[in-house]
Amino acid sequence: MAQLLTISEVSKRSGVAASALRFYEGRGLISSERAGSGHRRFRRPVLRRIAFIVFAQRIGLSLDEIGVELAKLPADRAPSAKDWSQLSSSWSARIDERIAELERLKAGLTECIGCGCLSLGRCKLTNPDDRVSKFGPGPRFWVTD
Amino acid sequence: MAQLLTISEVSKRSGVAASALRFYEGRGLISSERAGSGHRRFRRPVLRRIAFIVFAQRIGLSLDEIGVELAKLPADRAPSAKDWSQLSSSWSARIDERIAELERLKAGLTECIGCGCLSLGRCKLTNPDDRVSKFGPGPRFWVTD
DNA sequence: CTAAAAGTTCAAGTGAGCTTGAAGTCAAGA
DNA sequence: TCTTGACTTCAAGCTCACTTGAACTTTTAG
Repeated sequence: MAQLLTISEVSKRSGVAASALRFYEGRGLISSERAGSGHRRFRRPVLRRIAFIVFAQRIGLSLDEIGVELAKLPADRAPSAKDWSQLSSSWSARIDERIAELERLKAGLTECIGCGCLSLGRCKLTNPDDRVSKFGPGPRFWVTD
Repeated sequence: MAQLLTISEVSKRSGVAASALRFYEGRGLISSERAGSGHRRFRRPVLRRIAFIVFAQRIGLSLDEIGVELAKLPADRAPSAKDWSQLSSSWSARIDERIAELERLKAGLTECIGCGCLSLGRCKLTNPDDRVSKFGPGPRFWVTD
């Protein structure tokens, strides 16, 4: 296979639809060169970048947040393994926070809903400023008397 | 406070916007009686129902899925603590699955992106049919050579 | 050489989960 | 009584993350 990949090659290798790749490029998350015809030509490192996007989404980051992370990579040279691991190391903490929230939720399911307390004092759900926990809408707190 | 709650009372106690409460009622997730004026009057147990909705959303269920769960509650009587805990008990497993996925992701971050393998064989990310993991879009697999 | 497959742009559509606005009614306090 | 403020419905709008369609060009296989 050639050095430069077509959009369908990248799509097949990444599992990301070509339309999504164009969308990501429009958002500045990935970039491509162009063949004389105007067709996109992706360099191989884009695959790692896409992998990162996919991972990050599943962790729960928005594309905007992902863009901020990707902007930390060096622009002048191909990112090294070290660059990537620096980016991702800060995420372990975020994942851990999300896991902790899920465990609070799990406890809350039985302790709060199951038993009927639903009180702010006893409920472990209160964590208003937890940015990582922003999985979907819904209130940030729960109040009863 | 009265037995029956106005929409703004419910909103304040639940942390859920009045517009969202109307929306939930439209979707059949909660219900209300009406005052002679046409204004909504909520019975207190609606608070627990809303709590359940909020929990479920943060776990990652869609409103449709939540509706299915709520439909399992007895229609003829106020749900007991037992009814609620039966509903929520099945969710512990779902939460555990999600936690497991997050831990796979965490491992993947350093092992796959950090090191550069990105291979399907070695990558722990492959879990195509994991319904709980459907947090946002993105591909269900990752393929490289 | 030709037909089909693959690529392009740009605008509009989708679905989830709400929010906002318009236009009007009802309730509570001075 | 008057005037806020809370409430109603209904339709339209919004954000996110894409997808789809139209109209067109380029590449590739036979």
